[in-house]
Amino acid sequence: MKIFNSMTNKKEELKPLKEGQFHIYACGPTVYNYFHIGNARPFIVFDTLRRYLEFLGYTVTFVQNFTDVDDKMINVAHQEGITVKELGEHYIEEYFKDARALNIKNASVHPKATEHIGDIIQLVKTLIEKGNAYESCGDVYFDTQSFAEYGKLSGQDLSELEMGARIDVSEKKRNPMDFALWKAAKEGEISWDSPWGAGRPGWHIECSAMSMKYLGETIDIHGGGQDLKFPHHENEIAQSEAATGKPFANYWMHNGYININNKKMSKSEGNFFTVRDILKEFDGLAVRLFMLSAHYSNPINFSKELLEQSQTAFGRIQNCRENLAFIINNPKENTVDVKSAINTLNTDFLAAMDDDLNTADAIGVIFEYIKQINTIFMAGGTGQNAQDALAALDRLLDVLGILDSGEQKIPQEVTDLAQQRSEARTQKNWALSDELRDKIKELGYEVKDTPDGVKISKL
RNA sequence: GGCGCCAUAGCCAAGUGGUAAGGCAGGAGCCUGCAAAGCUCUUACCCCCAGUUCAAAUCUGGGUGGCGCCUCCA
Repeated sequence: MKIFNSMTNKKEELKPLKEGQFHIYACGPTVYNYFHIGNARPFIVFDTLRRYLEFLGYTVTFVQNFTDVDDKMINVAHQEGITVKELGEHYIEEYFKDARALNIKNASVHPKATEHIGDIIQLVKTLIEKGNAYESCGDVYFDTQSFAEYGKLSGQDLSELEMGARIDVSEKKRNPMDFALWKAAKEGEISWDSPWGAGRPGWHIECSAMSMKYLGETIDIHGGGQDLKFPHHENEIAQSEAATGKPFANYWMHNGYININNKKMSKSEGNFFTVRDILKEFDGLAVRLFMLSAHYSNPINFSKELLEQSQTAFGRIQNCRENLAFIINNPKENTVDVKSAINTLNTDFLAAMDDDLNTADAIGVIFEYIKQINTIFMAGGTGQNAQDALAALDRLLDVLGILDSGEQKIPQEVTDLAQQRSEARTQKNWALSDELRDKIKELGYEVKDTPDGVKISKL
């Protein structure tokens, strides 16, 4: 498999550090709010990467953190009159609800910053000892001048950065680009004891500490949104590599933004839709399909119209699966050949995914397969091979995380009405048939007639 | 000022040297009591200009337009 490595800016063959396994770290959410559709993109992208690598037979250890202490957390907790801990616990719970709806698997570990203060302090101490960090008025800063490779990920040059940028100039820092590893507590703020007095971690150090703790000093893949490239990931590299003298991550992956009217969706701009709200109108799996319908590195322009298109497209997949399921339950004796269609599906799907996780292409492959299968089974015969055809489809849908595994329970009331309708139809009482169909529709279900019988499905 | 990304049909979106996948929407047809589902056909001067090449959406140079990072941000 090839992956575009943002460190080298090249597509590279993805090779694990240890045979047969991958260690992946992805930056998770700061839990002071529901996450929005833009935040959801990396969750879905890296979940899909993880699923695909597992599908290929690798053991994947996937870590995604929760940032549960920082300025925003403190501010929001203060506004709402609750503790930072309470705020964090609440939105972590809400994160899992939305993630489940988007069919995002739980990471192997979801470490919280507040539960790793000891590891963080240890790392900061090491950096001070090695001369890469210094204490100043209870704060500890990373000395960017001490790390010669600073800027290697983002292609930034320290001297150029200082020119036009609005940098936080503080007398506490030796250099404007130095960033905080540890912040002294202000009055009334949540804090932990440290060798430098009461305080809390800066906003970059937690990822370094937790990545190293759970995945080792050098990991395979580190991922996140493009906006984290600088300074967050750059700082992670500086901290980690200065401390260990080893490469922090072999591959860096950055996903593109979700835009609204071609502007980046962000909380500070206020132009965002929370996943929570979107899910009121759309199927979570359709939202996921929408996300995966473009290459992960490209921006996606978000709108409800586009989401509706995905919802319809998703329905097309579901129809095909329902049709196959129907054939399986109502088999006929003749068999049809689905082998070549399945082979093409598998080969092309793998080729697409192997090429830098090209899910858009992979989805195209799936739709081509659906068309073939529809032709084989609907226009012509029907046979036992429907089982194979469905299994092949479902297997790949599951890799993309868009397999609807939920059992649809159809209420007795609906099946009764459907039964009555069938009787009406055999008596050619079309008026009654239509009337019953409408009644069923009111209950949120739909009846479809096929050459082989009646199918009921949820609207 | 520095660093970087994007431009393919009405709307999305693959395609990185060999003559334009796929989805949505629209049109025509087949099937059907009508529908639904499905199938077939149909909709592209690949932003512009120059260059390289037998061959360019794809490579090079130059434009134009849009966006992002450099400050919390996925």
